[in-house]
Amino acid sequence: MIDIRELRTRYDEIKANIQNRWMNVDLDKIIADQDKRAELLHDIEDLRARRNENAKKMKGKMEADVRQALIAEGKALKDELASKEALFSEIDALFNEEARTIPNYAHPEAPIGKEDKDSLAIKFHGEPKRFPFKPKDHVQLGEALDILDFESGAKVAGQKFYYVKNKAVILQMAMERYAMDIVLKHGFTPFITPDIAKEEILQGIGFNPRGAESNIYTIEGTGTCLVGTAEITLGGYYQNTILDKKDLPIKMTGLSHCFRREAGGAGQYSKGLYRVHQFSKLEMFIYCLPEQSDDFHKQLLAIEEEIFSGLGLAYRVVDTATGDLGAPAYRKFDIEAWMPGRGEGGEYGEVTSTSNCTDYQARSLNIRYRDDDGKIRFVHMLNGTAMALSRAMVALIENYQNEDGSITIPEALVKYTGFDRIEK
RNA sequence: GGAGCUGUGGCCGAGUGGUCGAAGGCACCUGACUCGAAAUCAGGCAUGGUCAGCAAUGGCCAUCGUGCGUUCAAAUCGCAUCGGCUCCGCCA
Repeated sequence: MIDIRELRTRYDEIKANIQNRWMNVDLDKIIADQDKRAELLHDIEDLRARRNENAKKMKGKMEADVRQALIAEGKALKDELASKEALFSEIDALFNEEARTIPNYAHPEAPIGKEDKDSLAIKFHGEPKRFPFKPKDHVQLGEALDILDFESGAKVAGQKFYYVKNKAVILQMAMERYAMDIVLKHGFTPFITPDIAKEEILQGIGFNPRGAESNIYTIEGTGTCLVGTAEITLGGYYQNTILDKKDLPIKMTGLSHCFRREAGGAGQYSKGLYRVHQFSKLEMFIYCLPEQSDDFHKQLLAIEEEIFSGLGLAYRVVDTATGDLGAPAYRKFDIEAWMPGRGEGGEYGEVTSTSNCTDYQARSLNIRYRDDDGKIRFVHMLNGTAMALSRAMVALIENYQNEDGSITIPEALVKYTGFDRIEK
């Protein structure tokens, strides 16, 4: 969440930002509730001060009737406090819930716009692949080669589940390792994370685990959820800690399964591996000083580019429009790889996403560092996809298909797969 | 899953219901001594909120895993819950 003390001091800015993101947040109501909350809290603190004072008077020995009078006074204070505290906890919970819906500030250079199309392509790399034959999509290729099985996935687990099979299994593991090696080269500490996290962590990261529009699977009766990304578990790692400034930046990379409900995410773009309920992903995560986060954000993007250009894939980089930023994101860059089987004659499809969430998540999760002046400040937190195995697989299979339906393994992966071709 | 023990500040660790935001130690910071360092000595050293003040700072409130309760008063008593440890059972 943002700093609620800024609700008034940066009122215009917050209001404009909510508008630029096409969000529906009633800032004035939130401020009104904040006032109600503060007023009530003052009353309560007053009462508590009187209660404490009253209790202090009773420490030593005294006449029985004096003590009785003090006890009576204490009881009266206690009753009054109890009723006000009940009121307070209601308004406090309401205010917190509302305050959480206020999005992070946006980077001044982030393009302002409502949706996908308003995002800005800031870089193109490589030429979209053209074939002397009509290219197939990854579903046709994968099923024909018996390396992807969507039918069995649907039968056993439901729509949008799938089996990876035969050489695609080795290929996926090779891709994981390939991406991991590049990320490690840049000084990240590797993790395999839990695939489950507590709701409290989800909320701190900025995910909403509840409601019809939630993309998160919750596990009934446990207060936990299946993670949609390792961003959640890597970001929760340092919850409630004060980090040593000299330990920053902390760079982590985590491999996890990712589970997404994708309610209502149907249509032609969601066929096959592109939009699924479960996939594996290697995620990067950075905790750093506020003044470093812009630079680290660019570094995350550079690593993502290194990974995808290393596979010989054409892609473009997109600076995400404000309306398409998640609430915690201050700025977001996506890499969209060329996918020959997408749409009519190929299209770019999102394969990575990196966000600078500044102190938005750190404030909710209470992750801070002690600065040189002794003050404790919130760290900045950033995340980025190293490789989402399912979508990277789409790009790879479709770009490296041959006319006979076989797939050539890109040079950079051969040392990990041990074979250079997948064929029938 | 069953039984027992345990959870205190950055770390370790004391704590009889009221004088406990909490002894002591370590770490850290400042000063003295020293050419300098070590050792020693003196002092300082939790976080968040709020009010007053230009500020240094001061008042008040909250926090001893978390929640609820008992009480005029809770780190201290009770219940629940979560984490850790030990033993038993089960198991990749």
